[in-house]
Amino acid sequence: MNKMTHMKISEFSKKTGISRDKLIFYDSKNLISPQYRDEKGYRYYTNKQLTHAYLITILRTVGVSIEEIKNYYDERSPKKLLELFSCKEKAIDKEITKLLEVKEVMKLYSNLVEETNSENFNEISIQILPKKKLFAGLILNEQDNGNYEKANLEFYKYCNHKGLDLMYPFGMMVSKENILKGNFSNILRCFFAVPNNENLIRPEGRYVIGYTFGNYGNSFELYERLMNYITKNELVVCGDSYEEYPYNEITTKNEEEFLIKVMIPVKH
Amino acid sequence: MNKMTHMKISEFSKKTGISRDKLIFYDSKNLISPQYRDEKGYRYYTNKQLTHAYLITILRTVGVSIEEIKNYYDERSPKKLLELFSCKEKAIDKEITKLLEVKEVMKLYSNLVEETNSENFNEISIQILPKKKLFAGLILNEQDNGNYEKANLEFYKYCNHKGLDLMYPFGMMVSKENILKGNFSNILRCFFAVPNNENLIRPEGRYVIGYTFGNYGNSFELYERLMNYITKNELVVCGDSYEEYPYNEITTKNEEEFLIKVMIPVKH
DNA sequence: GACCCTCCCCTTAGGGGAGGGTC
DNA sequence: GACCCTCCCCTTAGGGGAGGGTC
Repeated sequence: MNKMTHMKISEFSKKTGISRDKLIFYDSKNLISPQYRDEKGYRYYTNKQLTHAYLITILRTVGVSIEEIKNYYDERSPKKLLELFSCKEKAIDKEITKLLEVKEVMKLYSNLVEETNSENFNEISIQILPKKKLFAGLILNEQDNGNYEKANLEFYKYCNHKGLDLMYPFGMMVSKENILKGNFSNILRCFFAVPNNENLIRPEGRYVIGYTFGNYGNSFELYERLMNYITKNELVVCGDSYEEYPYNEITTKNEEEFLIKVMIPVKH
Repeated sequence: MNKMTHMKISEFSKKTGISRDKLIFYDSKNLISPQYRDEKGYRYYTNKQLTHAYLITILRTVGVSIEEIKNYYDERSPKKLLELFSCKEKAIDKEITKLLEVKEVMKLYSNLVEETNSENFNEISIQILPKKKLFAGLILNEQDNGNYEKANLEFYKYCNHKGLDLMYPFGMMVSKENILKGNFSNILRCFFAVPNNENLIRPEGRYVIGYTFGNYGNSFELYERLMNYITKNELVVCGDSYEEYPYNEITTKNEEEFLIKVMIPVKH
């Protein structure tokens, strides 16, 4: 062997941009092995092997596994390359879609927290809210609609059954009828705020909004305050209410410090 | 302990959507452990722990590691949530940017192959080509510009030095002057086709295009054919030529089957 | 002194058993 | 029979030594 045309591992590493450790690892996996070894076990690579190394860099960058590279290398052809890349492209598109969805889930939670930042929790306000996508559970029957914990459990069970991950911001609704009757503790149904797969839209429009601290189910007194405000301002309740929990188990240890936000849609 | 309010691992798994195996793993990592164990070692979870499990599902989905979840859980607050999510959002954006770049690299290679699909390799054609981003190496000096292998090695070294990954489609240029003089083997410089970080643009315009099979440096005869075509059609060479390798080491085992594509910019 | 070698251990987040007890 | 337990091994693509020879 002519040592002029052969280089040791460190030189090959420099020329290929592949670390020495990786080259040893690739050798052990038979992905790319030195052209020859001397009596001492030293690895000697050739210039001819550079292109093989570049190919490996390309394919690894593009997300092709070592096993796949070995297979591809043995059968490489323009057609196989197109197949391989089109397959990897689909995988990447899927991955990007997933990442964008994850971002949306985070956004749902951080919006919930951020929307409260500028508010005085003692004050009631009127705001125009945009529409919001919800995945709502079944409408509760008479014997269940006052039991928060049971309603909650049944809803999560329903979501599981429907294949929905249990990871969205949770909320509840009270029907317009029960609001007008003063039955503020009668839950209509539970919901998750979701980025897609919605089965219900909270309509865009004018809402009277108030806050109170406390655990799920402690919103009775807040509803009273909101209804007083609505009456005093000569407004009319025009739909079911939405109750959300900007501070909940995710962000708050003490249940008494959970923050309840109630939104009642109104007309003049 | 009241077994009515406690559930065994499989029931907890069903209610949370977290697999039994994961729950055992999370227990071993002290991420979420059952409320108590009986004498036999059976795990018993409570309804109260459901929300903790949901939190874990949310954070795992969003890409928070188990160690991070433990840390966050101990110090959770609305502010910490916003911090954590904004950090994860940045990480996701970075990841998406990376994936989009990888797609672009694949596109560069597959376009190269696909562009040849409709062509008859024996025919010379005139086409309007769009502009293309290139990262070009240094202009070669007189003693180097005829040695393909050396030019190639120097170019890769230069890219390494500039921190560019060695994974883009490779090409070479011949200067307008040398084309006109018939010195078709005198390389002007090497280049990579790149999705960004370009330092040279192949201009949009009219090119005379031809193909030939063979290894790097075997394009002399093709240039002759192209120049005959140009003369016969009363065209004028108006810039440096670009030489690409649609079939190369990545797609083709036999060096004699590499495909050389030469593009010479022309005017009427 | 710089370079080379071969072990060997470690990382993440689980999945999949085997072998043996429990409701 | 279905459910529970504790090991233990395996996966990807390397990174980081330790301990000992070589140019």
